[in-house]
Amino acid sequence: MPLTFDPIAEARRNWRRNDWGAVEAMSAATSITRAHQILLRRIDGTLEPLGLNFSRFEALALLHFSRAGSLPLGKIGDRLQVHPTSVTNTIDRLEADGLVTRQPHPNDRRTTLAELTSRGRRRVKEAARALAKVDFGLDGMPSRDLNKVDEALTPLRRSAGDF
Amino acid sequence: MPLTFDPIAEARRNWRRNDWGAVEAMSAATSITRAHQILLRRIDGTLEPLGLNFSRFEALALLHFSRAGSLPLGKIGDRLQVHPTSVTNTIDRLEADGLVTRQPHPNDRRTTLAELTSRGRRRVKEAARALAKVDFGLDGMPSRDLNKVDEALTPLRRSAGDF
DNA sequence: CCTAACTACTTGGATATCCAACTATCTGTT
DNA sequence: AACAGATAGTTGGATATCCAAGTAGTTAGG
Repeated sequence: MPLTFDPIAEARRNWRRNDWGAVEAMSAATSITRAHQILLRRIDGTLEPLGLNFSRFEALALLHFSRAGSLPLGKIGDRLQVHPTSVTNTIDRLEADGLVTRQPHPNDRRTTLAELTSRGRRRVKEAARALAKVDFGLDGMPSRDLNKVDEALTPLRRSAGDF
Repeated sequence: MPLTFDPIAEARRNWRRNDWGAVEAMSAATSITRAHQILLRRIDGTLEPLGLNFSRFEALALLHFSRAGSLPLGKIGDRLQVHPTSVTNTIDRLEADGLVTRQPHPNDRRTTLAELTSRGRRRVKEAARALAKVDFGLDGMPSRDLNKVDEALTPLRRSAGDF
């Protein structure tokens, strides 16, 4: 049931009235949270017929872009900024679906490589096409706004030590 | 291990090189995803000493702002845009901690009200203070950028039927 | 009125994430 | 050479979310 008012504008009023402070930050954080929720739902919905979700797609894309078509699991975690256990889980699932295989690292026996299969390579291209088709759930947003979001969020990512 | 390059800028280059299209949208969607991840981690970290997470805090704040200090569970779900089962879970947890109680609705016996306890009311104020103190994980971001994010994301929320 | 359709919430099952702890392996210092 | 400490990945346990299905209660059409 759609609301008849903007819930974030309403929250802003409430925070102001109660003198809870940091109204702008509250508002921005809530917007980002909600935007993420919307996007993830749309993106996962788009990928679902392909047996993927956003995490698995990101991992496949990373492998596709890598020179050898394979990467150590740890490197994947670093790039996607997720916990090692999440990488294990993601790769487990991709491997079960025959989209990647686990391979031993030639020099370091601690390390496991995830390697794209040809099936995985085909799948990731299909998925990218599907996502581009729906503009990553952002269809309808003018590209000027897209750039605004990007620019505004870059300092946040930098402050989190992303790069 | 922090990266020595901006992973999103890198992704943009890769998408362009592979002609995967929708580069701006991919970039914005990835930025939002990553920003959400950073914020949620900071916010939950801030709330953790108070026995809360962001979802539970949002529910408490909603109750605090309501006239009667109580709301039907369904209404909470509508406002926070989460599945009914998530509301059940959230309220279960808040109730176990003595911050809300479940009350029967006076007119409709299907409906359950979540009602803030005095303990809950104290707790939500502490939590709001703690979050304001760290600027909702956005400290360091100029308020001009905060507003840019807000503005740019409003059309997305509207397109999702939020209001 | 009575029944079919709808609404509110909960339960059980699946998935994704994180943390703590563990195994195996490697590296650097002495 | 040996050992302490770091690193790579996995397992088990906790939590949060969603979906499908179930129960209880309400509403509207015939």
